[in-house]
Amino acid sequence: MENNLTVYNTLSRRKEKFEPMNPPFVGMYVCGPTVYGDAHLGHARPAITFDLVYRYLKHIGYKVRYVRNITDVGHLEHDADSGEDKIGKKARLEQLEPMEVVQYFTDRYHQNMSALNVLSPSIEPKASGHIIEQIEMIRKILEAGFAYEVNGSVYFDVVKYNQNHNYGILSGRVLEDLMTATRELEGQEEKHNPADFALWKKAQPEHIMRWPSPWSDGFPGWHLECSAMGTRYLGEQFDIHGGGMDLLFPHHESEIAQSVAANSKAPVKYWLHNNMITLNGQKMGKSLGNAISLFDFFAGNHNLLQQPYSPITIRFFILQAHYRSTLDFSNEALQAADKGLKKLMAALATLDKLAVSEKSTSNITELRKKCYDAMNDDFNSPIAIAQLFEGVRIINSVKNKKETITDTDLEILKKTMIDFVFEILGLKQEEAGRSNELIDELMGTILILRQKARESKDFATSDLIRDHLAKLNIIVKDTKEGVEWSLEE
RNA sequence: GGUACCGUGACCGAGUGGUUAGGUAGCGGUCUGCAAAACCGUCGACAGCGGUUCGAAUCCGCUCGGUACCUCCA
Repeated sequence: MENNLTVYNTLSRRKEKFEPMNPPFVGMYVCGPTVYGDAHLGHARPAITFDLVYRYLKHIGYKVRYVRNITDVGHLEHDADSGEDKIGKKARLEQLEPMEVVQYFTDRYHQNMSALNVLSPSIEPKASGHIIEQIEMIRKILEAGFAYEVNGSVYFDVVKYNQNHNYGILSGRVLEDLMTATRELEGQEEKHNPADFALWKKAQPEHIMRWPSPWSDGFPGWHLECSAMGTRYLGEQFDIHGGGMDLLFPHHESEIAQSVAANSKAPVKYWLHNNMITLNGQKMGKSLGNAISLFDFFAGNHNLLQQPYSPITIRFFILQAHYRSTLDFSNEALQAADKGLKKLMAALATLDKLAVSEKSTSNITELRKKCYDAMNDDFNSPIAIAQLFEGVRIINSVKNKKETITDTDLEILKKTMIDFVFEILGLKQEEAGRSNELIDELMGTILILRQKARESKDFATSDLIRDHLAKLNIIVKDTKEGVEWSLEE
């Protein structure tokens, strides 16, 4: 398949031409959420970034299998020094079954994703549903001699692996540095080396989430699920693996090591990493206490928020920055995004009302090409959006009779705007309120009365009507074509 | 300390060795009874210091400042 897409591959630290292994098929795996709490703004970034990638690959004709996992087993809490299972702990505190907690937050995550217009992945596997695959992978790694068992736990032998392979190929880490930098931690004594990591952990008696295995009743190690599920659904080698930059090391580095140890093959051709969202220059993270949940954003329910921000505004805000740059949150920035988005959507509504002429004053074909060029350059959505605003300018100018457009060009412009805004960027028109026939008729009546007042130069009355409607968030505009009204948020 | 990276105008945020980013805000104008919207014009930047070059915000070095990772959190 022909394409001009280039992607920045973390593995090579440069942009590379995108050439999938088995075109037109593309396999893509992205690290999904840990469902022990609500998603915050930081979680929205990878979801939206790889939604964009997914949408664009499909748009240019690829058949994409997109796998995004749900992590629901066996991971430790940041501030818990007891080595206690993250989901297990929450469950005990609230007297709930662990899977009840998982179900609750999975549903809420899906609600958030749906609101953000993030498409469902092709497959959304749960770690808890793939214990067998993970045990099998551990067995293969043990057989290959890259792991060892101690007291019912199994650890990956990083030092041995690094003798014939490169543990650090993705992150640039040097093993010798890791050995000296690693701190002493509880449970470390079982490992042969501080850089080793767990493939299987024997569960303590109080540990709720546990599964039988050849080594002990326990749970799989942190990095294993992604390797096992990626292999299961995409094969031993697939095209794209995505995730946040914070996962680069040790998570993704260890995923590579596990797959190479088990299958003797580098698992992924292109590693893509999105950058963080920052708040006052610092990463937004739950453990840092500066995370604002998506539900709070939508409701405006947080002391750092001056107002609610709609899901699509947040999506647009995120897409206005390139995915590999940090993006700094502020009310000012979000409000700017909100206004820009409204302007874009208003222009799209105008698109159907434009009159055509004999010739075009703008080069529409060139505009369309620039949009594709932007996306082909490592999914540069901010450039694509800048081009779409050029389209907005043209639309408004044609409406104001400052520019003209042929009907062929108008069709191209419509297609470009609709393809990019809705299909590729995944934006959508948000209904501020329910409109219906009764409201339309009532508004029609009111505006006739106002028009009468205006015609008789009774501006006090006409302004009174407009002001009162404004209090109901109904905005009245007198344009050359007549009066327009719209319901604002 | 190690690894990766960043520092752009009021704010957010692109970018290329020599030509407009874009959005929001401001200013001036057009339109309007007014307002809004829209359009036109405009202000305004490349952390600092050197170096390479005919020419650097874009390449190199140093300095200063910031971020992420280096935790059995995924």
